[in-house]
Amino acid sequence: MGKSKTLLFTPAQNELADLAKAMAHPARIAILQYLSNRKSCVNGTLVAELGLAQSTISQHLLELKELGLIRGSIEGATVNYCLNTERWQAVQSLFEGFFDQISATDHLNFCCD
Amino acid sequence: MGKSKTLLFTPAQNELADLAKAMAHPARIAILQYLSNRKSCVNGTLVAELGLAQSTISQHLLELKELGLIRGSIEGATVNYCLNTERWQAVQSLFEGFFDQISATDHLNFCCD
DNA sequence: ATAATCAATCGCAATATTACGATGAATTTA
DNA sequence: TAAATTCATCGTAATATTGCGATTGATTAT
Repeated sequence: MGKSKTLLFTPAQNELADLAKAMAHPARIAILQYLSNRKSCVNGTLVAELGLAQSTISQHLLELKELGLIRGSIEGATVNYCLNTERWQAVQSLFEGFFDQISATDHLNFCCD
Repeated sequence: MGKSKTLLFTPAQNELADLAKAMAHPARIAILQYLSNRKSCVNGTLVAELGLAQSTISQHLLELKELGLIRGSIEGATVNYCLNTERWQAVQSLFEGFFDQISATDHLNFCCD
């Protein structure tokens, strides 16, 4: 981020931006969609599914995990990842709140025509 | 993005990621919220509001503009920026579709406990 | 006309992200 | 036990993002 200026903004703004950042890469979108289709999955399955290296996917998974968007549990030699549905409900309402605020512009955009 | 791998993903995945990226910075969140509160605004007003340099804000505005999220119209020596509400409706439903897909996991997360 | 204001753009520096191969620790299979 | 599998982590390179000051072109005010 170059220099970080997070202190200039509210915690809510920073949190929303962080969550958006988690979705700001097509690989992570694809991972999340894949997880929503299966009961669970392992890293290796994703390597076959997406065209990325194992270490790259592991990194994306870590990013999603650190934000609490997914969870992983060790299952022998493999790891099962799945969506953290409670967390996603919170995320969804955060974004809904933002979208509502955006669309609650009670004025017409007469200024930009 | 290091090397870009957009070709690996669907257009829908790339589009969602691009839109998320637009929201992936607290300054841009703040700009959008500010625009939703006022009829319009100019770059200079934002410089006073946020603690960033004029050129930095101009850059953020450009990013939002390129995605069609805001529009600007020259008004003499100043520029009025405002939200592109039609565009935001489309964006909102894109994200809603994604969130619905995510929360439509008809299984319990028995795997990660 | 001259000065002041406004916002885009350029050039640059600092930092973050993305990606990969290699390595490592753990488990499983042979 | 030895080899193979699975996934995290490390190191590194390429690229993107963020931010600022300086400059520029345009408009407005004096």
